[in-house]
Parts: sequence; structure tokens; C-alpha cells
Amino acid sequence: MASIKDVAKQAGVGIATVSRVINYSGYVKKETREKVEKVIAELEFKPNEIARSMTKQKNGIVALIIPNSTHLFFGELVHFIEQELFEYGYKLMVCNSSEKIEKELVYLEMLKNNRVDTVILLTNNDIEDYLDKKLSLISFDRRFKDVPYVASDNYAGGIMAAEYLIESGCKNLMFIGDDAQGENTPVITEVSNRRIGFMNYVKEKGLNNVINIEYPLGDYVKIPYDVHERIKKHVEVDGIFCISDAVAAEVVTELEKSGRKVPEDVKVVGFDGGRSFINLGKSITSIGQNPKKIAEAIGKMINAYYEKEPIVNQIIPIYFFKGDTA
Amino acid sequence: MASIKDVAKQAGVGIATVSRVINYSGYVKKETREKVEKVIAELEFKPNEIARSMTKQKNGIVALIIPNSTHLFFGELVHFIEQELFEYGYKLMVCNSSEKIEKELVYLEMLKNNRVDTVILLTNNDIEDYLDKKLSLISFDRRFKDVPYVASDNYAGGIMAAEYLIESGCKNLMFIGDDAQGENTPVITEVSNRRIGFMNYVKEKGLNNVINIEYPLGDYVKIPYDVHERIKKHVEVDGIFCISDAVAAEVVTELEKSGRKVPEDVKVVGFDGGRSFINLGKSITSIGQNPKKIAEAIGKMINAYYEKEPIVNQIIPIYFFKGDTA
DNA sequence: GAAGAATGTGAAAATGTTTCCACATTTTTC
DNA sequence: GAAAAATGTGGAAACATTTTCACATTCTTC
Repeated sequence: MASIKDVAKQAGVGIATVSRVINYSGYVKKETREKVEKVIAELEFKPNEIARSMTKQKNGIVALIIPNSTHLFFGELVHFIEQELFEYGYKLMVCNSSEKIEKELVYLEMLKNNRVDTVILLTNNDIEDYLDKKLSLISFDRRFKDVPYVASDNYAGGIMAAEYLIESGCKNLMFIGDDAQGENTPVITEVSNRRIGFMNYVKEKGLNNVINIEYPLGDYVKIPYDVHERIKKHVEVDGIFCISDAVAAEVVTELEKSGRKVPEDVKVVGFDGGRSFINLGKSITSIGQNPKKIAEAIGKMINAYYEKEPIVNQIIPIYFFKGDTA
Repeated sequence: MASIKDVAKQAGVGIATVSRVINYSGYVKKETREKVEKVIAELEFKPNEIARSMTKQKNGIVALIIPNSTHLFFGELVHFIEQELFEYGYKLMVCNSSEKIEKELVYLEMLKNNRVDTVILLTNNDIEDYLDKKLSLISFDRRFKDVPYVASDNYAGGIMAAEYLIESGCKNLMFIGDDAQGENTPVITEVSNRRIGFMNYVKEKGLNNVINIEYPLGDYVKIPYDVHERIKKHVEVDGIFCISDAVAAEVVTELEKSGRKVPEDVKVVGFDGGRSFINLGKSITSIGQNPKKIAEAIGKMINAYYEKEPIVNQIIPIYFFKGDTA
């Protein structure tokens, strides 16, 4: 492939001039520019991006560390982030951690050695101490010291769910799915605010008999066996708020199997937007996250890094999706 | 950050020696190696991967061009491909094309300029003429001239679906969802073999009244309005094979809305494995693709490129998933 | 029309590795 | 114990750009 040297020689100019032409930097006389551009077209010269990265010590890649792109909401996030980055001229590298801290650390090290521009972090692990100052980081739904973050308004989402269930006449509420705090998980993710918002509102309304089923969730998809048992046991419950649509879907199936009708006997509200399961005739009532807006916020932050502008944390609004389960 | 020069100076050896130490290449005396390794640890030296890519003219990245990682099957594919590449020490770049040929071409150009190791191609567009010989390519579910490919055994899948429906007693079959051939889409993707296998088997069994609803699909998710009308019109149909689970789910919803019971009145078989919709009490009977096996085959192929071994196209077996719709 | 500013250009250094080659030292072989 | 082979090491080139600096030319101003 033709290099900048070939172009320079062929056009009878210096290498620096060619560089100025392709980068629109410095002064170049009109005729010189035209001459060089003609040769570039002839030789089909395309600057070698590796060599560019070499001098810049940056490679134009943004990496996304994510537990599992199989989960629909994460898949959507990948999709919109990619779209957003494409607009800004960045490429996206996807790093699935499977929630494993070891894999996250391997990736962080690798990304640093590859001089990636920015890393978007989506994790429930306690990796605060391993975050290198040299890496520009952005975290989603999670706060780390000195790391800017984007999060959905999980607290408002919790309130919204509580409000809806109570106004629909539910008397015995249940919450399913937050990370266990304390012993198992030393960190508080933003996601916990779903529970906190929910609980606060419920208490404010004087309902003190809320059943709180917490368990460490990982990527918020699968419910452990003993939790199933507890759901079945509490026959008095008539309103359930679940931490994700995936969990809500499992809960609905469980309830109907044991003969309780949804939403007639029990109302169920999920979280994420109900988009996962709209196709089989029944959809989940859900607090929606807006992956497109989230991606846009992240895009703006990356741009702020680039422009060396101050970076402000972003809380993205949620919305209510009326499905068939509540 | 410390560079190889710093290490060399500190250890009192030449740069080449440090390079040999970190790459386990050439001869290095035991004491020299130990001395150098000690300094590497002290300075926390990590080789700059961009500089490495510079000499190698390769960056250790495999790119995946994919229509839309939001579609569950594609999301799974991304997930498993990433896992597989991680084992081989490659990084994964995800490029969503949204089925747009222009975006695919921009990406192909960019990937070439970035000296990506391999590009995995997943597209329905006719980009044969734009594929650069200099790029190592692998395509999925699609044949291009001189490009090795991996595909599910779509033909066997079509047969399997037909066999099941016929053995379940269906007399009036329908097929929904292949790319229109000829006018609209000049290319034949491997996916067409689902229809071809289905039709061949059905004809072999003497059923000649099969209704074939073809339309250009893009990523096999949404059904156009007029197709809905045609499904409703054909009340005699008692068995439907759909090109994907997403389409099948829409069809099931449609049928039940118009008062036909699934599977009692109409049996529906999808394609992909029924994993998308297992959570809301009802699952789709489906011909399953195995994304893990597909990813493994792709991984092996990439390795064969690397080892300069001969590359053989791979057809991955499908399986039958018994859900609730047939 | 001379001084100063603006415009235009190329050589060379810098980015951080790997690899080639030349040379030195040690080990093996007969 | 000398020749040949194996082992060990460092300097320098190569990879393809960008950027800095010095110098040359053209334009503006009074």
C-alpha cells in the first residue's frame, strides 16, 4: 500500500506537506494542495491509522466493559453506544466480563497498553483500587471515586413503581432483586436506588409490611431457587416490583404456574422498559430506561474528555411503560 | 510510562535483549533474563501495544460487522465470539451496520486502514465487489467469492421444520420470511436454505399447496403490514414455519388476536432456538442455531489464518427445540 | 521600498517496538 | 587444541506517521 513517502516523492513535495494536506493543518498553497490531492487519489493513498496512533499515543477506540451483551438491555446499550460513537468517529471495542472481576482486570490492563481513548465501565465488582488514573473512564449505573458517571434515574423509577402499584390498590407489596448489601457485596451500585426509592415512597404512604427479597444478582437475569420458594409462600402479596424485566418475566411465569393470575391477583412491575417480551401476546409493565439517551450522554462525555471541557455527571430520566402485568 | 529503552538502560543491556526477554524469542542467558525481568517488574514496564502493532502492521483486533446486536441471536453471537476471541488473545471490535451498505463500506475501509487482523462479516448486502483482498475475511450465513464462511445447517433446519409439522398432522402449510429473491435482493444468503429445505421436503411429501410469503427481511425482526393481512386471510393454514423466532412471535400474537389458537388450530415453528421468549409462560417451538459452536468455528478459522493453515468452510448442526407453539 | 507579518515548505526528530545483521563468547566435535 | 556449531548480545534500520524548527517566499503597511 502506498505510504505518505510515496505520495511526497510522486508529488515532488516534502512529507510534512502531505501531512498538512491530509490533516488540513498549517499552511498549504492552493496549487500544492491540488497537486498533492491528485497524487493521493492516483495512488489511492489512505493514511495508516496505526502509525497515526503511534504519534498520538491514542488509537481512536472506545472500549465498553459490560457483563453480558446477551441481556436485551445491555444489547441495546451496545447498539446505541456504537451508533453514537460512529457519529463522533470513534470505534467501539466490546469487552464482555461475564461479571468476572479477573476478566475485567485483564481487560483494563490490555486496554491501557493499547492506548484506548476511553473506557466505559459497567460492572458490579469492587474494582475501585485497580482503576488507573491514566485511563479516561466513564461508568454507567455506578459511582467510583473520581470517575464521571451516567445513570438512569433509578430512584425516581423506584418511586414511580411504588406509586403505580399503590394507586392500583395493592396493599401487600414485595420487592425482588437488589444486590444484597453488606456481607456479599461491598459496593452500592446506582441500581440499589430502585429499591431505595421504592421503599421510601412505600413507607411514606404508611405501608410497612413490604417484603424485601434481596439477593446478589450479577446481571439481573436469573432468580435463585430459594427466592422462587419465598415468592410462592407469600400468598398475601398483591403487588411486586422487580429489579429488571427479566426477573419480572420469571416471576410472572412462576405466579401463573402456581395458580395466581397476573395482573388480576398480583400486579407485577419490572424495570428496563418492557421491550424484551412484547412479542408473545403479553407484555410487562415496566419502568423504562432509555438506552439511546444514555448513549448520547456517554457520547457527550467522551467528547468533553476530548475537548478537555469539564465533565458533569448525568442522570437520565426514566419513563413508565404500561404493559399487561399491572 | 516506562519504555523498553528505560528498561534496557536500567538493566545495562541493549534494547534488543529486552525485546527478546519479553517475547521469549532468540537466545538470552539465564542471568541476563533474570536481571531484565527484575527491572521490568521494578519499573512496571508494559510493552506499548501500538508500537508493537506498528512493526507487525497488525493490531490484534478482530472486527465483527453485524446488522444489529439488539436482536437476541446476534447478541448471543457477539457474546460467544467475544469469549472465543478472548481465549485466542484477540480483542473484538463491534461494528453495527444497521443493514446499511454505506455504513458497511465505511467500516470496511476504516478497518483496513487500522490494520485489523480479521473481519467477520454478517450482511445481506451485495458488497462482493468492495471486499478487499488485503483483508482476511470470514463471513457468516453468506457466501462471497473467495471468502471462507461459517453457516448453520439451514437446509437441514428447513427439512426438520417441515418434517415436524407434517408429522404433527398439518395439511396446509405456510412459510414466512425469506429474502425476496430476484428483483429486490440480488444475492442469495445461506438463510434462504431454510426455505429451500422446507419446500423441498414438503414437495417430496406431496403437499403442493404451500403458501410462500417472501419479503425482504433485513434483520429478520419486523413483519410488514401487508404480510399480516395475508396471514389473517389464509384461515385454512394449520402449520407455519417462520424464518426467525422474532417473526414467529409476531405471528403467534397475530393469530391469537384474530381468534386462532396456537398450537391447537395453527402450529408455528420458528428459527434460532426459542431462547428469546421462554420467559412469559409460553415458548416458541423452534429450529435452534448454536451460537457457541458457531463462535468456536469462527475462532478456529481465525486461528487457521494466523497459522497460515488451509481454511475449510464450516456448516454447524442445528437442533430441534420443542416449545409450546407446535 | 524597507521592515515586519503572514504564508509556505522541507529536513529531521520523535513515537516504542521488532528484526536483521554483525560480532563475541561459549560449547561441541573430531 | 583447532575448527565448527551453538549461544548470546547490541547497534541500527524499519514500521508510517506527526510535529517542531528553521528557513524561504509573499504580502502588508507606512
